[in-house]
Amino acid sequence: MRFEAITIKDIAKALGLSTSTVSRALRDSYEISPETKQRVIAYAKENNYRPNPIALSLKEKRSSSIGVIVSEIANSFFSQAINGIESIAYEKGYNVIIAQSKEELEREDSALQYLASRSVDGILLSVSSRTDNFDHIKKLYDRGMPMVSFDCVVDFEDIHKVIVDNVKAAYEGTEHLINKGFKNIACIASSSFLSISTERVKGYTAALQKHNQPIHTNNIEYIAHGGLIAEEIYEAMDRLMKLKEKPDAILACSDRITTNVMRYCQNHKINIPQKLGLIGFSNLDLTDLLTPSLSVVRQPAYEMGRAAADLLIKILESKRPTTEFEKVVLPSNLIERDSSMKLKSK
Amino acid sequence: MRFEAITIKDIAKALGLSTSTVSRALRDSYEISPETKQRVIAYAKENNYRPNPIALSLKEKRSSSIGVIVSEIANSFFSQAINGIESIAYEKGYNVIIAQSKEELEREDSALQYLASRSVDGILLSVSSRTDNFDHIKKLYDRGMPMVSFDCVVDFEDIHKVIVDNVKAAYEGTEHLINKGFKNIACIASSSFLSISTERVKGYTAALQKHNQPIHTNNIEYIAHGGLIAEEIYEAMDRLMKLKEKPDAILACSDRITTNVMRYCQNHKINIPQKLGLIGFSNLDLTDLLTPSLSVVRQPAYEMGRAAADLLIKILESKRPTTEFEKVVLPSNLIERDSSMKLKSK
DNA sequence: CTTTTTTACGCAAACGATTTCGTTTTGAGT
DNA sequence: ACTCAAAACGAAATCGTTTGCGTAAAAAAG
Repeated sequence: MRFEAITIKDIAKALGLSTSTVSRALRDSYEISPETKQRVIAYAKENNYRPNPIALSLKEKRSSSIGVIVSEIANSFFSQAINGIESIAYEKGYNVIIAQSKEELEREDSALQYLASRSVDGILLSVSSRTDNFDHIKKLYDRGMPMVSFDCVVDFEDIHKVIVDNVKAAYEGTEHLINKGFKNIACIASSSFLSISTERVKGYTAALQKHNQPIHTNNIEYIAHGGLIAEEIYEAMDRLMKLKEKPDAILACSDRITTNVMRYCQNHKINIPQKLGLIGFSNLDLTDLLTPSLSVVRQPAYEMGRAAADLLIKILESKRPTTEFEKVVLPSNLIERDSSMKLKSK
Repeated sequence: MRFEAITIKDIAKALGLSTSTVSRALRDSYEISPETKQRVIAYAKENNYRPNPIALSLKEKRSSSIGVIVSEIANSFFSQAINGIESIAYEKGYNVIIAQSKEELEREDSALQYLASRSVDGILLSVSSRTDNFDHIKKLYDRGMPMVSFDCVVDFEDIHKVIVDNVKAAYEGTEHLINKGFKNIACIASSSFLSISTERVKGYTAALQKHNQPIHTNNIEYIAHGGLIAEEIYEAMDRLMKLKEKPDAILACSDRITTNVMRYCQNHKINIPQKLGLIGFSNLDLTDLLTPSLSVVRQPAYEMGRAAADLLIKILESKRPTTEFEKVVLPSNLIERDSSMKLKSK
């Protein structure tokens, strides 16, 4: 059984009017007499009339929906970001269609095609950790699909971007570890070809340099699937823990990396923070309850979602093509807890 | 700038054909000569033609999209469930529009109206914890909107439902606590008018009865906003902890309740499980890393999402109206960890 | 009492695709 | 040579809505 809504035709028939008159009455046109307007509006209200958005979309050549592509919905950062996106979209009368790349380039591409074929008006995109070239994105973008890139952004310039200040975020996290007395800090980041990784590693090395700590390339590990595959992180940890100069602290550059580093330490009975300091990028809601409570770099996911949606809708509703591209940089938030508190060896 | 896709008209014009011929060629109709078909298909492929889904929707009177209403996306259970919903929807060519009730009846109602006005073909619904009557849902359902209720289900009968065996889940959790030696187990559930609460409380009391433990109504607390407001849980804990017969263990009946009980204990330096045993309904990914590791009743969120989406699409694609309503009951999974392991007082 | 203007409405096209019902052309059958 | 059918295509309606244009009747102006 299908849900059959009342149409303008039904109203017209019932009231002995033409569809144009009904349409105009509902849009409060000056050409319609007050009495007719009243009749139409009353009848429409009574029968719970709602304009068919599909017919409108066809006519207006817009669907009033925007697509979102993230690696995974079931990821605290992205679910919070989607929350922000939804809040703006709802405000402005758009609906949101979500697609997941699962950290695979092929799925990302097919998600793009899917959304385009679903005629979304625009797309919000955080690229997957496996996306080492952006041709598929650039191609659709150049064909005129409005896009805004957020969090894990594309490498081309003529596009709006919403990010956190990754360099600063990693710098602060690393500096915090240094200040707490850690001497040999390692860094585990996502794929090396992503700006999100290079920037965070940049902040990490900058902090080391600033505090005259040596930079060992062996101390920097890159993870292929953004942490989705726990094994990759365990292997990275294995490598780090087998170094001659074993690191005494770790900067984990994503949510999943952080939690899997903790799992590794738990499984290997590595005491945090005594044996190994830890600070991680994370938006999880539970990090305060861990033992030790986890020091985190928190990204303003909700606000990023809002900012990205806002920019996209601005593009969609502007008359002339965008020529100036914004790069919105939001501040991250360092929360110092126990996992980075080295106990003074008395 | 708008994204302009190629249409059947463009192809027709370019090839000197009528739109009907192009349409038929693309659908491989027998009335079209092989050569024309080839020309059309080649041109369409070259220019990356995709049928406009909006035009199709208008003609077919279906949008190939389904709506989902949950209390919150940023909730591990629901994000996993949405994951499952998406997987089925994608398979079957539907897209998913998500709306949040934020545990408020009014927002739930407006989400329903919003989705209906967006002409989704059907709706998947988990009701909010503030929904103490289901008239708004029933009304839309009776007007013909196909729906499937999952997790927190509606109270009327003639509808498909997908749930976990709440009675059994709570029974097992409670029994586990009893077996570990806890003598005075309290239960914190969501709103009292929800089946999800009454069933879980039922399982809880059944386990107590079975093991000849007294049932104190003071030991059962109901939370108004499903845990969204931490204060409510802290207050419930305050009441429990001020009882003459202070409980020695707690069964927490939802994700948010569980984590906030842990926060309460941490803030009040209540040692788990020595002072207070704890087992909670939770789908969080991090519960193994907590100290003590958290014993949980895990719901098969992904599978529930899949089952619900499957049922809905079955309704949508069946010719005749549904008369037999399924109640899919999936098993929960008890994971025994440290938070429920009472140390034997030697 | 005409002429003009205003009022209040209807007709029809448009959006993109499908589909029913023609119509033309070709070829076969007699 | 004539009929008939098959083959290959086109015209037009349809879905629900908006909107430019046309037009009847009523009101205002002359």
